[in-house]
Amino acid sequence: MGRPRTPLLDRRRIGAAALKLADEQGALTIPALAKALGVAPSALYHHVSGRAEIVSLMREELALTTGLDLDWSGPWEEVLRAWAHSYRDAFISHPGAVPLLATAPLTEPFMHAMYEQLARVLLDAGFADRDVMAVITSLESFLLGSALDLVAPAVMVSDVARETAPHLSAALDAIPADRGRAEHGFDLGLRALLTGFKALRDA
Amino acid sequence: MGRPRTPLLDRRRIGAAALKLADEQGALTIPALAKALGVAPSALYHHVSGRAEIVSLMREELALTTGLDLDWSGPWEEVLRAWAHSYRDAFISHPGAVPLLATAPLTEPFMHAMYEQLARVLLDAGFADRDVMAVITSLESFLLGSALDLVAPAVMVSDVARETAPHLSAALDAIPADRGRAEHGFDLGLRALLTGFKALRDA
DNA sequence: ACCTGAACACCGTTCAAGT
DNA sequence: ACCTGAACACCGTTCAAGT
Repeated sequence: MGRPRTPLLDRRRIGAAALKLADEQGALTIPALAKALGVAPSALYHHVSGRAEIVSLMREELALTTGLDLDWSGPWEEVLRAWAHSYRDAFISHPGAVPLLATAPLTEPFMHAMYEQLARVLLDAGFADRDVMAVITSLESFLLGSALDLVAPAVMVSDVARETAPHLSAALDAIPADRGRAEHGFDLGLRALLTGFKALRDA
Repeated sequence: MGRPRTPLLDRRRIGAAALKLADEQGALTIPALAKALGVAPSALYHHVSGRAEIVSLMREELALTTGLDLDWSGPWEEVLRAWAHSYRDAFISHPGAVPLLATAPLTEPFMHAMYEQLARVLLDAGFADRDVMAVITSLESFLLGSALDLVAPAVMVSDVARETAPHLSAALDAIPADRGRAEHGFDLGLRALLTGFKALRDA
């Protein structure tokens, strides 16, 4: 067929299609992605260097389509809380893609703008220079881990031997179904982190 | 050759070899694992159902060989801190295997004994029934995310445009090399979480 | 420059055959 | 029961050939 008049592919469309595919299928393969784009697998290599770069484009697409309406003014606790929730909502919107997205580094350049905002807010709030990255990193670690926890199968009471694990059984009985299980854990953890950050700053 | 007098493989050896291989190579393939065990790839399927179960065995091996000397008596903060550090040390000992281990669920049955101890300690410390799993889960999320962060390439100052990201640059300049970067983030985050948990319990 | 189709090395898994 | 060797479907990537 040869070269089309107008290009069939571009990096943006590849990233978006890959994100959608991984989310729906829980896996990403080049042949499946090519098929979804209506193109031969080899065509992709004119736009990306390989599979790893496609995953990077997925993360970029996620960053481009979420957290756009964040308000960076306001008290630092509110900013961090809003950021955390938007970060988490982004993962929730693409549960099937979480293992793929969370494993690879989140250090792409397009994240820099976001880090800059966070750093500014924390410095303005009186956090020590040497603690700012640690605060951001540890919060992000919590967010990443929470995203993975979100898609992991829950520990079920039925799996636990009640005689050998009475305390664990009691703790599991105390949380409703598993609706909101991850939700409650996330909210509690986030609140704890923010409380701890504040105590750290005031120390 | 047929069946050997004494079995060449068992699940324990498979898990140990897989962990070692993934750690050293940063990847796990069945042919490579079989070669390391001195066996044909198909031999593995007499002991495990497939690749996923091998990963589960890797996690079991990690759990069996670390955190054995944990002291579950003492104040709850100390217990949680010790658990967190042993959890993290386990990942640090096998950096190449982290992406493989952290992605899959950590809900295997052999984890139940550990959860039981944590639940007991937290209940004894006065945490509400309905908060115990949330505390454990959110701490574990932080640990998982920290492990991933540990093996992710660090954000470097040189990658950041100093004019467009002055606050981020300042924050990055304030942390030494990257020796102890992750270390400081981990310690700070853990301290913040424990402080927050305490405030939550007393509220 | 951008796509197709053929080709390659490789991977996970199955299964008949051997002891 | 436990291993080997051949076989299968599939995946990521390369590259010559076409426009």
